[in-house]
Amino acid sequence: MPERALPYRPHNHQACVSQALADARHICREHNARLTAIRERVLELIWQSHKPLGAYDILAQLGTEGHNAAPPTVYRALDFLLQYGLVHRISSLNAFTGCTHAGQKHQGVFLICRQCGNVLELESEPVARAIDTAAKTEDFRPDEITLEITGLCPRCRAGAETGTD
Amino acid sequence: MPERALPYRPHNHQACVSQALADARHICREHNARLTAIRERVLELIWQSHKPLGAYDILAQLGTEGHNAAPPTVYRALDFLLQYGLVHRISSLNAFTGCTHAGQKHQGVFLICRQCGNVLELESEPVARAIDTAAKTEDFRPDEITLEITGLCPRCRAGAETGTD
DNA sequence: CAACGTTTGCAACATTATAACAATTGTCGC
DNA sequence: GCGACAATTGTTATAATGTTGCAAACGTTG
Repeated sequence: MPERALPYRPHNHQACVSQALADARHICREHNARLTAIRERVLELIWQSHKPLGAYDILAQLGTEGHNAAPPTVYRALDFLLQYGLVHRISSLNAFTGCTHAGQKHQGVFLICRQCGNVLELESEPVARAIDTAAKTEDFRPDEITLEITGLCPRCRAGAETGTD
Repeated sequence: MPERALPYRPHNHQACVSQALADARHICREHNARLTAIRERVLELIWQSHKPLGAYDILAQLGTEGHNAAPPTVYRALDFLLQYGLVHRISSLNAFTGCTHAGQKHQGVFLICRQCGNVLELESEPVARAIDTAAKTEDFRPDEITLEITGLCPRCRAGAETGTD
């Protein structure tokens, strides 16, 4: 049985969230950035969800908590979180997900399950190197890399194969 | 001096477009798919532009030609073209660009210049392999891969360095 | 506390994409 | 050609996502 990275299931997720928030507070303190209440709450909501969250999902969630925010509030919080590498934007989903390597210089690869919607962020030196080489070949200087892989995660694949989804 | 792939500049672009259209007609015939007037025109517009074109850009263009189309018309044409691999969608730009490897099985890597907006599509076996390996490590079965690299193209970099944009 | 920069609230708007249904067009057998 | 059927396009409305601009609140600093 795999000792592989499996955010795919049973763990004390609240602990993950707490850790992420603690890390975020630390990172912000280091940068003299203010992790205000809204910003922290948005980050928490994103982390609590196992799937990437759309800006309007976040908005709705805040709504149910009595905080009647408007779109710019959420987008601004997201911009802030993106800026400090605390969340990632998944272009192909127009959604946001917690960064599992906050603070570390890294180039994320996202495995997005089209069935369960879960996203696994991983780091891959070989992929990063291959991309870098390819870009160099064209004398192109990379800035931001979006690498999103849609497919079936192990769990869903197992379900699909046996037909017992 | 580079014999590198340089759609970056001076070539008879109309010839590219014609070739792309001819290829498209061929591919559609092979698949018994109808490359109707609108579909062909949309494809042509996309190819004529050196930069990825948004759906509403296309719409506007059609408008100036007297063809007063509504969004669904364009989106449907785009869906068709995507389906047969004649165009690509660039998620990070919400825009579409002609596929330079139509008909060939390939996994595109897009180099997007943030200055001039040009996009170069390239194929890279090493990158494809590295991604495949990374996915396998997580027992993930890839389906669709989005790899978009934003940065500075050689020409713009040269301009930026000398300040003579 | 006054002055300043940052953050948030708020209203309007812009952009991108889809749904639902009617009208038209193309194809195929007759 | 004609009727029937499928595929395509037209049309209207609406959904989903993201931004602008300005005013109010907050926080810090002298």
